[in-house]
Amino acid sequence: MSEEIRLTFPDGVVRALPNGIRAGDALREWAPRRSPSFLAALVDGAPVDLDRPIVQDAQLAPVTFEDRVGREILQHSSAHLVAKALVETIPDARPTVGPPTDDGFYYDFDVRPLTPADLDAVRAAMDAAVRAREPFHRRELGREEAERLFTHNPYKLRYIADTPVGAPISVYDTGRFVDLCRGPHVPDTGWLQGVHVLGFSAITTEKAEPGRALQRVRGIGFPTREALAEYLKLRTEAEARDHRTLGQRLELFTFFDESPGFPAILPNGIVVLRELERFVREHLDEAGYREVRTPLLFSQSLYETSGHWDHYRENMFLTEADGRMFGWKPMNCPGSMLIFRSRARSYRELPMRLAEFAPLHRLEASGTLHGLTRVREFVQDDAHLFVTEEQIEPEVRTLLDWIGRAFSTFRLKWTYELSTRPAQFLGDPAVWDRAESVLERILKDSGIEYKVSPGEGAFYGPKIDCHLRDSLGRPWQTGTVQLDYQLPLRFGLQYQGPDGQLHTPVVIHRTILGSLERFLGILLEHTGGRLPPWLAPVQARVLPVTEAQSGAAQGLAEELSADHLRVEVATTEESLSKRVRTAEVERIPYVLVLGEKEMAGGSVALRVRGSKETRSLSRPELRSYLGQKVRERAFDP
RNA sequence: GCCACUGUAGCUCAGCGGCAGAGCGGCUGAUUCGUAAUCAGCAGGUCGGGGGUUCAAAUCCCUCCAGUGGCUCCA
Repeated sequence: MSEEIRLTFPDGVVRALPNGIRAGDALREWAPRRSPSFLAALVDGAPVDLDRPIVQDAQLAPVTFEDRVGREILQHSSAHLVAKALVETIPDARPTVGPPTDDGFYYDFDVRPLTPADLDAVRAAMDAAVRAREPFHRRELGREEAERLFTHNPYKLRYIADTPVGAPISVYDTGRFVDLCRGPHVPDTGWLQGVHVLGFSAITTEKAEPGRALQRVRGIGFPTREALAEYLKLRTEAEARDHRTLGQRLELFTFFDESPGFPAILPNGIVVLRELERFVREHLDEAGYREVRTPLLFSQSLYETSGHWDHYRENMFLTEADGRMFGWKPMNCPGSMLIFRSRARSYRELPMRLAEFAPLHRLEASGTLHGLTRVREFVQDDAHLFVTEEQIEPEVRTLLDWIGRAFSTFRLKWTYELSTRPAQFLGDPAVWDRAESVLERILKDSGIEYKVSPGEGAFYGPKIDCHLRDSLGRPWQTGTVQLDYQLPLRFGLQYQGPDGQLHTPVVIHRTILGSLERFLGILLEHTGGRLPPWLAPVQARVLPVTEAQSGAAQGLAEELSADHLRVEVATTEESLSKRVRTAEVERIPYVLVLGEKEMAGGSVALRVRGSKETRSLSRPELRSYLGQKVRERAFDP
């Protein structure tokens, strides 16, 4: 064994350093100033602890919180800290796993149900450990020794049993807490000042012993206390944008105890939904769609044909009548299939694009309901495109293009997901493979970035989904394009081709905004209730300064109403400031003030939402300004 | 559906075994006001529903309903 090893650093520098030098020491030699931010190291690309000795020539690189690996190490170390604190609080708790996630970490325990008091105790124990700066110390054990150490923890024993023979079995000591873990970790708990426990909940998992739920503690770690404070501030702000609060305050929608999961849309909310529908319908008219309306209830036999009876029944509202079972439609597709089949079809009719805005009913599990984003009754801007094989590609491209343009109108950021064949599916796997590859090729050709979600497809076909995030970063599916070779077969759909033969069409299921209710919820959180002027329930409010201008105010309101603007007058019982404030609180895009000055000059003082400034405009200028903003569907007022 | 928590006036919340409260909103009156809250008065509650414990329950217990955060599931 040689005395020195050659280490190559990311900038290409090669150094000869003592054999057995710790990774952290070597990195400090290389970059003394930056080294305090290094929380782990990469040796030949593999993450290791900073105190790991290096015993051969290697590529050595630092890991900081800026790196994905670094963030994961910090989250995972934070999970260890939670486990240590929880075991100190409840000694018979059995830790299972504590991985990093996309936005933080969790640790699952086999333990009695937790209480908020437990969480306080855990937080206190975590603080104490952070102050004590306890090192994370790695040990590698033999299999038997490891099994002895975790005799009382069947979960850890299972992980040990699952470790391949020959692979190292490592544990980490943090103070007196020992956890089975591959590592690596931050050097000590002093790095974990920015850890925050978010909450706990029971989870159902096959990992738990039968009939037993695990308790999951969730949290998030930041490199510093300041970064955590910043996150908590953003979170508080996000909570203020919660669409459920805004919906109530702006009188858009409400819920009744007597109908959980069924939104009641108030007059203001109807205005917004109608504008959204109009937005979509304009596209339908331009793009050659025909709108239809199919029944809300269908008999069991229809759902047997469509496959819903076998694959979706537990999510359906059922109703018995005339001694037959009927189901409230959870999707529009079966009705569209029946329309296509209702007479002989020619290839000349394809692509046949049928749109439908019908209320859909899905018996979602009670615990999953959430404001407007997860409901039991909703309307989609739905459509079914009956196409030939050759028409798939141009139609899907057009759809992706239009989804992008629609979301851009709202300045939303979205991601695409390709969802493939689920465990329960209809039809021939080979046909599925073909459909999946068609969608994938279109995504690739368009240069669209996307994620693959294996097994997340609909039971009748693969799909491309668009996901929007709410103010707390939770993703929600909205627009979707689904390729379906199954339902046309099951319904026996046929058209006569130019060759005189009968052919089976392919169906594309698609939505743009998805559920209009869900879309409204996300849009409210995205805008903080400051809807674009074209969507605002009240677009402008006219404020006469004194009684003397109330006639003129009425006149202005009428003039603007004639331009199809939604205008109100706020009478002078309240002070001007109060009325301005109220308009701002109600998120009204335009406030128009008429006082003596304006009367003398024939002008209007325009105050735009969110701005302290006012502008003096002539009436024609005002009308053209407001008209343009609304007509062009401008995002900002 | 599962686990935990929460439910008091239209809204936000205080009260947590001994007389049901505040602010905002609403109504009435006064004020006619120049860009984010004028002043005063009044009304408004089976303390989510039902059951129990207690001399006494908004308060403690049970149960049902609804909501919140996760889990599972999903547009």
